[in-house]
Amino acid sequence: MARMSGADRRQQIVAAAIEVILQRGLAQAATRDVTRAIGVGSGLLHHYFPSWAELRAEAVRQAAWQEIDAVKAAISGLPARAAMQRLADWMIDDEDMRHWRLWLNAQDEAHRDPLLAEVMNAAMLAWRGLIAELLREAGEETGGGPADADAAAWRLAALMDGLAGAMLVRDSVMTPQIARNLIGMQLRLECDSSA
Amino acid sequence: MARMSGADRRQQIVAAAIEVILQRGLAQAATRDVTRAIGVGSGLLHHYFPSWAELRAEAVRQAAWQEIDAVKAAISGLPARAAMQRLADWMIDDEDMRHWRLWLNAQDEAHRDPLLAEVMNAAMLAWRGLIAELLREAGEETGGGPADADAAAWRLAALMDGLAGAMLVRDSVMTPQIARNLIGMQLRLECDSSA
DNA sequence: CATCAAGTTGAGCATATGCTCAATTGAGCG
DNA sequence: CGCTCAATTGAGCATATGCTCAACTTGATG
Repeated sequence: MARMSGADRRQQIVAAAIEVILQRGLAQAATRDVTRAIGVGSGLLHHYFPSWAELRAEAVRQAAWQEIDAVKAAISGLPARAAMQRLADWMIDDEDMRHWRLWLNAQDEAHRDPLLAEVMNAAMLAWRGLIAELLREAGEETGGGPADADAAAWRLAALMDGLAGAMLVRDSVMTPQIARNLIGMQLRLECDSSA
Repeated sequence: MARMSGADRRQQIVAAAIEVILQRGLAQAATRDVTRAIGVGSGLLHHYFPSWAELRAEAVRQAAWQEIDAVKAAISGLPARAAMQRLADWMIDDEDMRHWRLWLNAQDEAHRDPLLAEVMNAAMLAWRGLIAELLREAGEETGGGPADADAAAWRLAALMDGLAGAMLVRDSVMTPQIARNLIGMQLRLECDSSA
């Protein structure tokens, strides 16, 4: 393979690892899949990442934060209530459930891999923080809003995780449309609840 | 190893497989772990189960239905509202999150393994059915109750899955106590919502 | 051009996995 | 006692995995 600067190569490896992990799952993805995908020798991968566990954690970290940043960009400027609906729609627009597959796979694996746990705890915190902030803003806009925005954010985040998990099972009866409706109803339940 | 009747041996293998899967995860558990655990030759396992995929699916099936049956037994006789709270408490009483670990691991793996998908779709259907039935009964008791019991059951089941997933991540800030409170609040949201 | 450090290679080791198959064991039965 | 057949064995094959290491290539630098 052509020569590259260290930083570029490193980034290319991470990007390839994300694709491989999406296709084979965290537990089955292998270093050879990554090196074959970009046509480099096996030694090169270990030159940039001392172990597969570290590359894997870095891949999940980048994928998770890319998604969080993308959602932030998508809702930027919108009024809070509309932003919240847009955020909820994100999981439906996601082609082939790419992001959710990686997210839930990593969450599951994070109880066997300390590196992944660190990554996921940070990402989950940011994700819930984003939701909680939107709920608070929505409350100020309309006067109402959930009594406890943090608790509501926990419920909404967990609900989305759970629905996405159900959607990912092969031949599941859960569809994006149903999930969308269920989340919308949850939003109404949370926001119309009396303090 | 001592001789056994076919049925007993088969059951012993499944039970051992469940333990192995709990310890290593579905993706990492291996036939050798099972045969070593009960001290038999590798050929014996394949005498009862043509492939690891089938043993694995059978193990998950038994574990899932054992849990559903156990919950049913635990809430049997209770008034619906109390039964619902008892069901929600189940996830906290579960030592070391044994059941949730297997449940979520299987759900995650079920999008790569058709056999597991079949098993999980059936188990998830029964689980939601149980919750929906309780919600309907609770509605009749108190007069109120959720407008759409099936939708409420979906939300409660997904919420519990999501919270359990968060709880399973190492060093997670989600604790059984918090989860218990969040589910309790969700129950109130669902049941006090005006039709 | 020569030098040198960074990028890159890939055969190879140790280990692990699902599964096969010919052979062995043993309980029940006439 | 011998016979039969289900239960059981375990060495072994083909394949896969993370990682090492000595050697090689190449671009920049003086």
